[in-house]
Amino acid sequence: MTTNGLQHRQTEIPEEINGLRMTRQRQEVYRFLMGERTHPTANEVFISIKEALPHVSLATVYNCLEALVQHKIIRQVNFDREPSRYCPNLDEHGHFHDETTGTIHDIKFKPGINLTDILDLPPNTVIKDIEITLRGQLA
Amino acid sequence: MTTNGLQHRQTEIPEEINGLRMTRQRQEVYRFLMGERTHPTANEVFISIKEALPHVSLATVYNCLEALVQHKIIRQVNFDREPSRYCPNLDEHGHFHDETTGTIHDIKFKPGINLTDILDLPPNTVIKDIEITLRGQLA
DNA sequence: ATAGTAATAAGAATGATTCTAAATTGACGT
DNA sequence: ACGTCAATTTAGAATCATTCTTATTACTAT
Repeated sequence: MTTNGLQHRQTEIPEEINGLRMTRQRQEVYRFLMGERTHPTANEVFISIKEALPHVSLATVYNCLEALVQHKIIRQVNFDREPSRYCPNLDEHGHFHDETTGTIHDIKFKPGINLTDILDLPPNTVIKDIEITLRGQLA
Repeated sequence: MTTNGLQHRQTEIPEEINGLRMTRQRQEVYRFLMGERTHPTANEVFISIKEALPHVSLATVYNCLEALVQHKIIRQVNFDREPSRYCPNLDEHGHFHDETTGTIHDIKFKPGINLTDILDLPPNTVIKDIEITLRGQLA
C-alpha cells in the first residue's frame, strides 16, 4: 500500500542534491555514510549497502562515491596510501588517525582560525582544497 | 689515486645518518633527492640514479626510500592517491600542489605559529606526524 | 678467511582503483 | 503508453604503484 512509486525507507533523501540526481544506489551510499561516522572505505560501503541492494557492484560504489565527492556532498579522505575513506562532514576540519585503535576522528579548528592566515603562501595563490591529517595516539 | 676505499663523487655523504648505514644505493637516492627540489616519485628516483648505478632495481629504490623515511632523513608526501613523493626538507611545512603546472611547493608556516595551537584536539593526544596539503592554482 | 647478518636484485604477487563494453534505467517529447 | 537519447549500472578485465619472495651479494665482526 505505498502511496507513491518511491519506497520509503529509514531516511528520506531528496531526488537531487547539489545538482546530482540521487539514484537509488547513490541514495544508499549516501545514507550509509550519513549514519556511519567511522569514515568507511569504498569496500566497507559496498559490503554494507549490499543488504539493501544485493546486486550492487563495487564499480558502482566507486562511481557513486566519485559523483558525491565531485558534487561536494561528501569528502574523500586519504591517509598516506591507504584505501580512501569517505566522510559526510562538510565543515572545514582535519582528521586524526589514532594508531592504536585505527579509528579516525574529525578535528575542528579552534574558533576564529583561518587556515590561510597561518600559511606562508606564494602571492596570487587560489586554494581549492586543504587537507590536514594527523597521526598519533590517544594516550 | 684514491686515498681511501670510498669513491668520491659530487657530494660526500657520511657513512651513517641517524643510525642508518648509508650504502651506495641509499647515498645515490639521498643525493638525488637533496639536489632535486621537485618532490620526485620513486620511479623518478629510479630512472635518475640509474645513471650512477645501472644495475639498481626499483625494489631497492623503494627499500632505500622506506629506510630513509623511517630514519627521518627524508619525508614521504602523498597527494590523494597519487604515487608517493619524497622530500628532503625536514622543517615542519606543508605542500601546495599547483594544478596547472603539476608542481609542488613547500609551504612554510608564518613565524610563531604552532599547529597544535589552532586545532581542537581531544585531550591526551600524542601527535606523531602532521601533514598539510593544499591544492589549487598559482593565478 | 669465515660465519652471520643486512642489503640488493629480479621478478612475481597484491590490491585499490579505473576502464570497457553491454545491459538497464530514467527523462522527455509525442 | 511509446520511442529515443543520455545517464547509470554492472561484471569483469586491466592498470599500476607498491610489496613480497627468493636467491645472490656485500658488510661486519670474530
